[in-house]
Amino acid sequence: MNPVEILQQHSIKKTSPRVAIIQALQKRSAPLTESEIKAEMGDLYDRITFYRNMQSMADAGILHRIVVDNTMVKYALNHCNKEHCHHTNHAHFYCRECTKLICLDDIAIEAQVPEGYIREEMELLIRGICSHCNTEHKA
Amino acid sequence: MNPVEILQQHSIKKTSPRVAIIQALQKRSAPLTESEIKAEMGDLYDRITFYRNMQSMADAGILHRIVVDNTMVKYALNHCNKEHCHHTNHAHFYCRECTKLICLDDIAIEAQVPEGYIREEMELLIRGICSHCNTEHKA
DNA sequence: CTTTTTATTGAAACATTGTTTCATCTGCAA
DNA sequence: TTGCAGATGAAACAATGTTTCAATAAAAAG
Repeated sequence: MNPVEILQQHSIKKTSPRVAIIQALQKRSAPLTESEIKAEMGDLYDRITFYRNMQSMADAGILHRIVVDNTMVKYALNHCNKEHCHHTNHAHFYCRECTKLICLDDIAIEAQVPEGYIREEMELLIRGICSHCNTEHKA
Repeated sequence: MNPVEILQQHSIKKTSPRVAIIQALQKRSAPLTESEIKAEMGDLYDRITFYRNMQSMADAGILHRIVVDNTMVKYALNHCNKEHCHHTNHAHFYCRECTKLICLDDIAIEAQVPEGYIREEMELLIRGICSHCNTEHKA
């Protein structure tokens, strides 16, 4: 879907910085860090506007933050193709070799919370080596 | 176990900032943020030394970082009572009401990684309302 | 198509978080 | 008690995130 449609569908204003952010994420088709998005955006990047838009677009359900560790945040577009637009259970795989992050959309997370606790959201981060880096090193 | 013993057991030097950090975490018996630890430490707190010690003590397996979101990191002592000293599968519950973080040590995380991927570590963060805040609001 | 409303932008200044270098000091072992 | 590796704390830097505010652009209303 094109960036303008996405913004309209979520009822937030279509502005050039927002369009550029969505385009960057679509172009690379993977979760990106701020500096990677910045590189794609060129002139259209402004730090303050960036932070604000990541907040507002996350609130709107267009994208989500993935906190890899205390020094790395990645941003990923939500897949709103079907009806389950913003699912609150995220699973991600982080490859410590190539530092790529992969969304594991179709994974089932099983976890019981203790008695009396209300579970609202779950985030699972799996670290390791991706299949690409795995076969690379064997060769 | 007392702080000095913990440091010796992990073969890193016993210094006053380290002892104070461990004491703070033991006193409150819950994962704490930097500012909470700072408050407990008083004079013994120095920002640079703090970051370095959190790194070295995490490396040593004494404690671990829990990244709640892109703006909140908590630190928790590892439970080294038994033989499973540093387990690489962590599950935590974050209460958005009281902002307390609870380590769910005895939870089983079920998650399959795709073909060819090597899983090394897993971190599960569950957000919601803890039993305490849940019953509070009912009253 | 113009006006009005409302949200967004980008600048400035600030606050927090994290790292690097380096001289000094302290724990610990020889 | 002496020597050395490792730790400390100061200074300076770098990155990340927030707030205020005037100017501006987008969508809605006339």
